[in-house]
Amino acid sequence: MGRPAGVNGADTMRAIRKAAIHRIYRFGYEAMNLRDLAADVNLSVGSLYNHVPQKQAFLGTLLEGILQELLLDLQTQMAGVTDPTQRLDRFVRFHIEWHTARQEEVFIGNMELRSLSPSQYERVIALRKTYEAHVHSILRDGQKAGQWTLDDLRVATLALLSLLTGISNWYRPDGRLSQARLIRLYQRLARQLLGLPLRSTQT
Amino acid sequence: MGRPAGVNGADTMRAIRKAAIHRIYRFGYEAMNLRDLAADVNLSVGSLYNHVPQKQAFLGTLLEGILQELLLDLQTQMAGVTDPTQRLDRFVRFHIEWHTARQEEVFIGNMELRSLSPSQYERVIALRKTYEAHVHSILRDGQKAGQWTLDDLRVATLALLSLLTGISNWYRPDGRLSQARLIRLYQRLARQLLGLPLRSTQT
Amino acid sequence: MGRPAGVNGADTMRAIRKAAIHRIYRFGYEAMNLRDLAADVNLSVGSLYNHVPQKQAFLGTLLEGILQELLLDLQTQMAGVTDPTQRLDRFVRFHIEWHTARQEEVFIGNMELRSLSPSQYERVIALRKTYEAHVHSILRDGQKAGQWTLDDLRVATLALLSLLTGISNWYRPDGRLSQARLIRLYQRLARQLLGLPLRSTQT
Amino acid sequence: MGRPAGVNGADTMRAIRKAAIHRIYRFGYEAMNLRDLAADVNLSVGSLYNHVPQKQAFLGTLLEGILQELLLDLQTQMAGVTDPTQRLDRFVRFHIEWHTARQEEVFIGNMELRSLSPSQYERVIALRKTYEAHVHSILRDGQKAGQWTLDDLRVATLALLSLLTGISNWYRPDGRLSQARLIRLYQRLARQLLGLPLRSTQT
DNA sequence: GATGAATGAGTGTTCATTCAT
DNA sequence: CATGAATGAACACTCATTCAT
Repeated sequence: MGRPAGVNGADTMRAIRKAAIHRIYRFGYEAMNLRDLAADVNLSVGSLYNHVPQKQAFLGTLLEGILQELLLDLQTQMAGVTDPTQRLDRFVRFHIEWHTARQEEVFIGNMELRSLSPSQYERVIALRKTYEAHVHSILRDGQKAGQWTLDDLRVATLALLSLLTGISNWYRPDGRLSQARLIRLYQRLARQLLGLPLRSTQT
Repeated sequence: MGRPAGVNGADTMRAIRKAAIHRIYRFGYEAMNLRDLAADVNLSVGSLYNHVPQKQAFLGTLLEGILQELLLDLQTQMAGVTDPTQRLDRFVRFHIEWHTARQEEVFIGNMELRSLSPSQYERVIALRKTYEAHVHSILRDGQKAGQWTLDDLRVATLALLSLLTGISNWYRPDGRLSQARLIRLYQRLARQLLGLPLRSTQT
Repeated sequence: MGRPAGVNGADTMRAIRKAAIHRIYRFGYEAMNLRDLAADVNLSVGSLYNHVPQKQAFLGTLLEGILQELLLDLQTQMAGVTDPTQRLDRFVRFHIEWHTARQEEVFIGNMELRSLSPSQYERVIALRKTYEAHVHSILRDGQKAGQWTLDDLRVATLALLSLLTGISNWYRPDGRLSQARLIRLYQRLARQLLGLPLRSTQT
Repeated sequence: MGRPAGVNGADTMRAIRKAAIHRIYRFGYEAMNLRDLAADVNLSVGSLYNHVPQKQAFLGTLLEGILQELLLDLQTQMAGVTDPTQRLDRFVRFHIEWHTARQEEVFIGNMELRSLSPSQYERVIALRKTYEAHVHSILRDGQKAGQWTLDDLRVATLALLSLLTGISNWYRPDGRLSQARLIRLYQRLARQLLGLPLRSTQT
C-alpha cells in the first residue's frame, strides 16, 4: 500500500490538473466526480486527497491558475509593441493562439464561474477584468491616436472580446481552417469592427 | 389532500418552468435539485412528479421549447424584409431584443447543451443550426448582391453570432445603456464587421 | 420503493430514538454509524434522513429531550412535599427510579456532553443546572430548618448527586438487589451523608 | 530526512502519550485522529507509526498504564496505616489528590472503557477491581472492628467510590476550593456516609 | 393532484495503515 | 527515525425516483 517506486508528487499533481480540466470541459464541474478523476490518473480516491484537499477549492485554484497564466503570457507577447493598430493585430493573434491551443482551459474559465464560491469568484473575476482592461487600453489608445473612432469604448471592448472568444465554441484543431488563416481572418474582422481601413501590417 | 382551490395544472407547469430556468441559470442543471425546485413552487417533491416526470427529459423539453420559440419569433420578425443590409439590421435588433428580454433562457440554451442526452442534444443542435443558417443566408445574399465582401462566409456567420450573443454575458437590464442604444451600437458594429460603409437605414 | 402500507412517521421516529439511545449507550456517539442505526429500524440510510436530518443535531435533540423529560418528571414527583428530610427521601427515590428505569438515557446524558456542539452543550448544561439547583434547594432548606448541618452547601449538593448517579455505572436490573432495597439503602446513605440521625420516614 | 538533532525516542513517546490523553479527554478516543495527534508532537503520520503501531492497542496500553500507576501509588500511600478509620481518611486524601492532579487520565480511564477491545477491557477492569477491592477491605475491616455499621458492604464500597470519583466531573484547579479544603470536606462526608461519629483524626 | 415516507446508487470526504525513499 | 505518497474501507449526507395514502 505504501508509495510505489518512482512516484513524484509534482508530476501527479500536474496529471490531476490536466485530467480535471478535461473532465470539467466535457461534463462540467458539478458532473465531475472525484472517483472518476482519481481513476484517470490511476489513483484511489483516498490518494487523490493527498493532492486535492477539497473539490471546491480545487476548482478555484484551477481557474485562478489558468487566468494567471493567460495574463503572464499576454504580457510577454505584447511587450515592445506600441502602435495601437499593431497592438490590436498582436492581441488578436495572441488571443486566438491561446484560445485554440488551450481550448479546454479557456472554455471552463468562461463556463464554470458560477460554480465558484463567492470569494473564489471575486478573485477570478478580478483577473478577467485585468485582461479586459488590457483590451480596453488598446482601443482607447487607438481612439486617441485617431486610428479609429468608436461610439462607445466599453461596448467596443466587450464586443471585440466576444467576437474573439466565440472561436472557442466551434474551433476544432483538425478542422477546415489552419490556425494561421484563422488569425488572418480575425485580424481583418477585428480591424473592420473598429472601422479601420484595411491594408494589413502583418504581426 | 387533494388539489387546492384555484390551482390550475397549466399555471403550475408555467411556474415550474420559470423556476427551473432561474435555478439552472444561477447554478446549472446539475446543481439544481428537484426538492428545491418543488419548494420554489410550493410543492412537495412527490407532487412535482405529477408535472415533471424526469429531470433529464425536462431539460430537453425546456431547451427545445426555448429554441422553438426563438425560431418562431425570428420568422415573425424577419418577415417581409428582403434587402440584405436591412435584413442584417433587423436581425441584429431581433437578436438583441430576444437576448436581453429572455436573458436566462438564452444563457442556459447556450450553457447546458452538454447536460443533454445524445438524442436531446441532436434535436437542440438542429434547431440552433437552423438559426445559424438564417444568419448565413443573410450574409450570403448580401455578398451576392455586392453589399459587402467577406473572406469566409462561414467564419463571418459565426463571428457575427459570437459578437451579438456575447451581450448576454454582461448585459444588465438596469445598466448604463438603454436597449435602444445598445441595438444602435451593435447595428453599427455589425455593419462594420462586414465591412459595410456606414450611413444607417433605421429598421 | 414508495411508502409501505401501515407506516407512520411518529412511530418510526420513536423507534429511531430508542435504537439510537441503545447504540450510543453501548458504543458512544462517534462510534454509532447511521447505516447500522437505519438497519436497527429496518430502514435504508436514505430513509433515515427523512427523520434524522443531521447526526449532530440529532444528538442535541436527543439529550435535550431526555433532560426535559427528567425535569418534568421531577416536578411531578416532588409536588406536595415540603419537609426537607421528606423531600430528600423523595428525591433519592425519584432519582434512583429514573436512573434505573432509564439507565441508558441517563448514561448518555452524562457521557456524550463532549460530543455536543457548543450551542447544544450550553442548552443541555442549562437543563442539568436546573436539576442540580433543585437538589441544592433541598439541602439549603434542610440546613435553614436545622435538620442537618453542612460545611459547604455546594459541595454537598455535588457529592449527593455523584453518590446517586454513580448507581447507573454498575446497576443491573437483573442483579442481586431489588429496586426497592436499593432505594432504601441509598436513602439511608444520603441521610448519613448529610449527618442526619437515622429513624426513617418512609416516602 | 533522518532523525533531527536533540530528539530522543523516550521523550517523543512521552509527548505522544500526553498529547493523546489530552485529545481523548477533550474529544474522546473515537474522535481523536492520528494526523492531529502527530501534528501535536510535530511529526508526520508516517513517523507516528514508529512509536504508535496501532491506535487501538495504544488506547489499551494507555489506560492500563494509568491504572497500574494508580495502583502503585495507592500501595505506596496506604503503606503503614492499619486503623480502618485512619485508612479511610488516608484513602480519601489519596484518591482526591490523584483525581485532581491527574484529572485527564482519570477521566478517560472511566470514560473510554467501551472503546477497548474485549481483551483490553478485561485487563483494565481487573485493575479497577483491584482498586475497588482495596476500598472494600477498608470498609470490611472497619465493620469488623465495630467502627461503623453498614447495611450492605458492596453498595457502600461503590457508593463511596462514586462520591469521591464524582469530583473529577466538576473540579477545576483554579476553582474556589483549595485541594486541602476539598480533602477535608470529603473526609468528613465519607465518614458521615459510613455513619461514623465525627471527631477527626487528621492524616 | 398532493403528500410523506421509502429506496438505492452515488458523492465528497475521512482515516487508520503501509511502505519506498 | 522521518517523510510523503499510496490504499481501501468506511462515513455522513444527497438526490432522483417511487408509491400507498
